[in-house]
Amino acid sequence: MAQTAPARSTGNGRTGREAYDLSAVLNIAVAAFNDHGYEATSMGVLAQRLGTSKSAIYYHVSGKEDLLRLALDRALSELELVLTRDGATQGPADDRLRFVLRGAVDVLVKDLPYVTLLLRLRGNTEVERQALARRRDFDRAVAALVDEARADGTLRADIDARTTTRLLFGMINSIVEWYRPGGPITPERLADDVISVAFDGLATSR
Amino acid sequence: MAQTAPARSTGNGRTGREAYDLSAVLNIAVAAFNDHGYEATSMGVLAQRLGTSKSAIYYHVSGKEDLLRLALDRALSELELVLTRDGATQGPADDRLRFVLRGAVDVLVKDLPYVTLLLRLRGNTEVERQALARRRDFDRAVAALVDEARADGTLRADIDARTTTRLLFGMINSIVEWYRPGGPITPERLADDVISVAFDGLATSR
DNA sequence: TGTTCTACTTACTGGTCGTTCAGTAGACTA
DNA sequence: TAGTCTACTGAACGACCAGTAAGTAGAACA
Repeated sequence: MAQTAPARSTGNGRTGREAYDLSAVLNIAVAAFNDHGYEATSMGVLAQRLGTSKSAIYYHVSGKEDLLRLALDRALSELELVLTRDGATQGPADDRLRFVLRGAVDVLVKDLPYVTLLLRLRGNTEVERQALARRRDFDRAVAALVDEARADGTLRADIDARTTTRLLFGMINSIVEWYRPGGPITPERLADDVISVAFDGLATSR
Repeated sequence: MAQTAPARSTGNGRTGREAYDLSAVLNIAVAAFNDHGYEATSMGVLAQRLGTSKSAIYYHVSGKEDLLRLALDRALSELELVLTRDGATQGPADDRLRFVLRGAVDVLVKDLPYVTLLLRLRGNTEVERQALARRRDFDRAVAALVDEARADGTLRADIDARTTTRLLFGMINSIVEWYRPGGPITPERLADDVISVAFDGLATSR
């Protein structure tokens, strides 16, 4: 939503200078965190990328960890929202699973840098651990759908349910490492392909 | 191969103290890099984990980047070796693809921390960029097998070849994020499951 | 015109970073 | 016994780290 360039603020002091809002600061911070890793990204390079001074950032956020917390909350909120929609709560389990997977791909594409940051967490601080816990809850909800679909006989049961879920997420989450919006593949096509490969495999139809 | 604990060296000075060899230093460095990220891992915590001083590490390696280079070379050499074996060069394309994927899973499991480090690279230094280039060459070789199998009609051609390869690697590479050797799933079973899901999908057989 | 508010600025603090260097304990060799 | 080698130790280096303190330009409001 927000751009890389400073956003024009409504009640801005200083004439020639355009003010940054929180959203613009967050976007640039998340990009930098993804480039170098959160811990290795200094407030100094963040300020450089914003074209301001280090201390200017502290006007918008209380510190480096606050930036991380805000960014992760955005990614997690979007993912959790998918689970609350009708398609995720009504109908056969395998349809609900497909709906959630498609929703996850949509969120991945829409908030790519934010989800990328989330998926690269290692859990070294309290903020990271709390985000990982929320992510695990999301994973568990999908794992429950996998279990249901297995019980219904629509998903193969010869492979361990945990392994199934993890391979599924492995495939979906890898999207953040290579997909770039605006390329030849539309988000809709991407979601179709992911679901098709996941359910029917790569071998030619028998 | 080497352990976390100091290895007894042959021509060691100092009585009560056991010497570290390069392999032991590398193992601990790779573990630390995976925990915190390469850039964010200080030589100080490395020394702490080794139970020595910072400067002792410089006896074994020329610097922090040297540790990274050695670790990445190990992971890449193992992966590249798979492509040279008979199973990867002889027979139908889809069999060769299966052989390489199985080999990649084996390497992932055998050298898990080293491959984990490789898969988390962002390309911020020259060492990282060179390693990423070697990894891309490996990926390209597998992509060529995918192309061949598609031409043979053994792999579905309705999905873009690049996307196919990337989803395939996404699934396989995710293994480093959750698989831990010694658990309930044997490496052989893991490789079977991965290949089965990749080729036949998760839906019950039609 | 004077006050208040926003959105910064420059200058700084104590601490940590990767790396270097000079020195040395103990085993081995001549 | 003297000299050489391995495998370190501890102190120090300048650069950079996250965060703070104090000041201020300009717009809005009274």
